[in-house]
Amino acid sequence: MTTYHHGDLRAAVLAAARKMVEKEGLAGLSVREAARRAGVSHNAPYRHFADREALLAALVAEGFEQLNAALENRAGRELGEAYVAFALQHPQRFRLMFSGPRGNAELQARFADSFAALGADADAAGAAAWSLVHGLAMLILEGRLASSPAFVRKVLGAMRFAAAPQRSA
Amino acid sequence: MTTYHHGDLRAAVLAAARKMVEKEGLAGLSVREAARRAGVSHNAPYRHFADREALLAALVAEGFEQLNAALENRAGRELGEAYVAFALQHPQRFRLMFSGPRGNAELQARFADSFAALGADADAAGAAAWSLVHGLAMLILEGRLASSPAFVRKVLGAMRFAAAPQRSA
DNA sequence: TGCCGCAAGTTGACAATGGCAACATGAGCA
DNA sequence: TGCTCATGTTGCCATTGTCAACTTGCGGCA
Repeated sequence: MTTYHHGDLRAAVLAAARKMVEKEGLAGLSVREAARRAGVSHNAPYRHFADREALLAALVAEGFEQLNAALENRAGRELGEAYVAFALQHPQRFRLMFSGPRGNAELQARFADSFAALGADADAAGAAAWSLVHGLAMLILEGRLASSPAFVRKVLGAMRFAAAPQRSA
Repeated sequence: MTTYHHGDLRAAVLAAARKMVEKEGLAGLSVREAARRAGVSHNAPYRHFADREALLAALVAEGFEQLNAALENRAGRELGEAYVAFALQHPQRFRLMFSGPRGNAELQARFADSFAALGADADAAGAAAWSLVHGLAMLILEGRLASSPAFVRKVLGAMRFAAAPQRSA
């Protein structure tokens, strides 16, 4: 299912695409260019990805896996800092994750995974925490706020939960 | 300086572009299509905008003006809610503003304008407040959090400043 | 008043892209 | 040994951004 003529084209194309996106962002990804870099003809990728969107979606999925891993076994302040740190380490990827192809089932699932950690969704406190770190990350990436770890710590420390922060587990 | 052959092409193209972006987002904007809708030849817009990016940038500038207006004379909780409300009312535009052409001088200026209101920049508390509302807006637009005004209020109410919130003016 | 320059628009061309359709190839099973 | 179907390939098309060269007509100047 993986290795036929090429060896593992799907992975090769994905890798090429990853590089392109990491360097130039969403707009920098061209299916044809990815094919070129993988050493195949311009249409070969379409055997593995329905269209450009699908390729993007795969990249996004990858990203959420990584983010998920980066957040594992962290909680409280540490969790928030790890979240921001991830964004700063993979700016384009992070950006893509939150502005790429919307409404993807698999993607939604991974989303949930990654953020259950923050107590997300219906829980207002969790949502607030998530919003805080997410907004901070975005604004830093946008160049609107400083990116020094010290500043990040200070900002995250400037807020606290209003009521009792409900940590279930 | 404005009205020559067409009447006011710049405005017409801008209007067309605005509509396209509002309906389909960043990717939905095509210079040629905008020209078509303005009833001119495909290259006419280039007399008014250096390239696609420049057109986008103009749209972004517009957006910040509007956002600025929407935030005027508001403070505290009300400010935050207005910020989120703006994002929900102009989803694509808001998105564009924070992921469009980066590193634009004029744009930076308007940025500053819009968020001085939130006490922004070096001030950690202001940055935190901004991060909170911005993150919330983004996550709602992304479909990750509920969009009901009640929920928004609850989330914003779930956080408070850790130390004395320094409101200068 | 009549002419002319320069901004505003137009036409035509090019390379690149996403995507479709028809064809080629070779790995693995019967 | 030979067939089949996934994997790749070749050609093709419409669309797009953008450049270059040409046209048009408003407004100032002689």
